[in-house]
Amino acid sequence: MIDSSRGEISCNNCGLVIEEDLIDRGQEWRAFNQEQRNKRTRTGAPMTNALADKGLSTDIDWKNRDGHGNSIPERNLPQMYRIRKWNRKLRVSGTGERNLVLALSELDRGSSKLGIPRNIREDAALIYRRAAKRNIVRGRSIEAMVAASIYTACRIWCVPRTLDEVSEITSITTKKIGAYYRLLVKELNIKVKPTTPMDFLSRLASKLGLSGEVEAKAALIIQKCREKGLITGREPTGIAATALYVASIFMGDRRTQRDVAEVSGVTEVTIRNRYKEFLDNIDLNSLF
DNA sequence: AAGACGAAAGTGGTTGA
DNA sequence: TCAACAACTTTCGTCTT
Repeated sequence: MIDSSRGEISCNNCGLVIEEDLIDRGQEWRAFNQEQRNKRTRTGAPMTNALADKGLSTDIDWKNRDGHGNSIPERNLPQMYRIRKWNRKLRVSGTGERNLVLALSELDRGSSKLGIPRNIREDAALIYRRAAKRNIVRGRSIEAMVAASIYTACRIWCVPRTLDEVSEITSITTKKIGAYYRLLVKELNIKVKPTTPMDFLSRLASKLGLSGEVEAKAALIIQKCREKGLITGREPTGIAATALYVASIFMGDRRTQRDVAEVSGVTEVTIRNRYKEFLDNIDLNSLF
């Protein structure tokens, strides 16, 4: 049912379903990070690996000898020159490029843990790249900037993760992610719509194992809230959570306040307050 | 025993002078 | 820049199922 963003949301749900798998791969990926990183530099895997194994002297030395110490035939010398040139070039673009690769691997790891679909991941990477190009990253933590990029991309696609969620898997404070997010939006002229309760509904419903019918009823409740002006100033997650809570009761598949609070990242008290407001302003019975 | 309720005090972010 | 303010959280005692 939902709306035009339905495609993304269900995609998002897919992400949740395969999340476990993605997490595992993420970790394994990380374990082989060094190797992966080298492969990613696109210089041809065997060569870079060899260089990395040799340690820090990255230059190919000036003696025209091959790996066995034999001298290299005359006619291959021009080739050697080209190889040296590329090798040097690689080093020059080194730090910046290496940071980027590091950032992108972080981004991949974080996205996996959050179950973020590929298209949004791509966007996050793009945002980070643009930020890097604009010299916004310099002097700030790469990891934090990556976190902010992920958060921003999710916001753009209207499938937001909360600051808390992003913070949890990156161990960057919500404050910092928020600050960098604002910075990104400003510096890169990104336009984001404010989050709505509907943005969170689908994800919360699936986390709670609630049916599509319950979710649909919750959507109705949210709709009523909007009409009555109960949305503004409230935390969107709180509204979505309470709508699901109420719907779950009415549909006979009850969830406790605690459960709902747990997955939505708001407290039971807040859910109670929303609930009370609903009762005061909405004729809930007419919806069921 | 578990869930729901609500009071009271504290926190962080927004707003308006 | 600072104080007031609303929303939200934490904590805790009490009531309900």
